[in-house]
Amino acid sequence: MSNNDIFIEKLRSLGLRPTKQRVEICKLLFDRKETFHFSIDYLNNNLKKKNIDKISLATIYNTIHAFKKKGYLKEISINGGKSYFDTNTSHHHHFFNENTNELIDLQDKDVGDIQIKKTIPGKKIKSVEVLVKIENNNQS
Amino acid sequence: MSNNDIFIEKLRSLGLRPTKQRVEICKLLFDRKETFHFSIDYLNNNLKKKNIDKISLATIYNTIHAFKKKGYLKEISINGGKSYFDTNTSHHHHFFNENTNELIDLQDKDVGDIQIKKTIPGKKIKSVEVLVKIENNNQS
DNA sequence: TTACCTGCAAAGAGTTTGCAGGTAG
DNA sequence: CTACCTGCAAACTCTTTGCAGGTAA
Repeated sequence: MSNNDIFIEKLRSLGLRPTKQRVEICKLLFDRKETFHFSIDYLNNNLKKKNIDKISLATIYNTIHAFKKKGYLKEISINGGKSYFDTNTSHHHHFFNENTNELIDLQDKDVGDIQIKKTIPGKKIKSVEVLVKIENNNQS
Repeated sequence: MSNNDIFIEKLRSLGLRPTKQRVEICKLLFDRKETFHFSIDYLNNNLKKKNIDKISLATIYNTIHAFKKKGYLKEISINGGKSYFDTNTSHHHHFFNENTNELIDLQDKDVGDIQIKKTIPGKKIKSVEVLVKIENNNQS
């Protein structure tokens, strides 16, 4: 089974029609060994470079949101501005490199246990996200 | 010394001219006992309600950014979209209420020690921020 | 054939900027 | 007087939406 076929199957299993555009996006996002962090902008630029018909921004947003909804991607919030997405959907945290605006995965085990010693009546904890901002040694 | 005078002094000490607009913003942000979380939008709406000349959005952004730069406010990043600011500039974390889009302070002591067991060569940790998302008990 | 998908362009939301006129020191 | 500040409007960035035409099943 070629990679394309795998993506077509995956899309189908998510209830999404495997269109040309979606398969191309899958190839760019998921045809790699390492987790991958990207912005819509990055995706758009890289799709443009490929020898394929232009994929419109609306389609990219549409597809990424469909993937996110299906749990195929995770959205990450950094300093306001634009959204980043992560192909690693398991529970984990992030380094954010302030010099390059780059995200790096931090496995759950790389962060000690986090205890939240305060509760809010009527509320339950949905997630605990740690963002570790880093910068070059010779800075500030 | 009236509160106004205190704010005028504070602005001066930051190297900012104590204009009418800035003093009004200070009164709204800092004339309270508890920490305070707000968005530019909230600020704008509340300034409009006061019996003062309109303060333009540009001035609000300008002033808030000046305060942030001087360490008088902290910017907080939630799910993309707009920025929130926090009058508590000490090190602390946040609950984010997903039902109301509201931020709640979590003191440093309310969060157990966080150990980051991974290092990136040439980089140092600038900050460790924990965001605990909460939702109503009867949800998901 | 029908429901879903794509591309385009327009519209939105939040934020930033250029500039003429106003104000603090 | 001069440097700094304000208000306005235009511009920008990122994202969403409406809709006509296209495509998968």
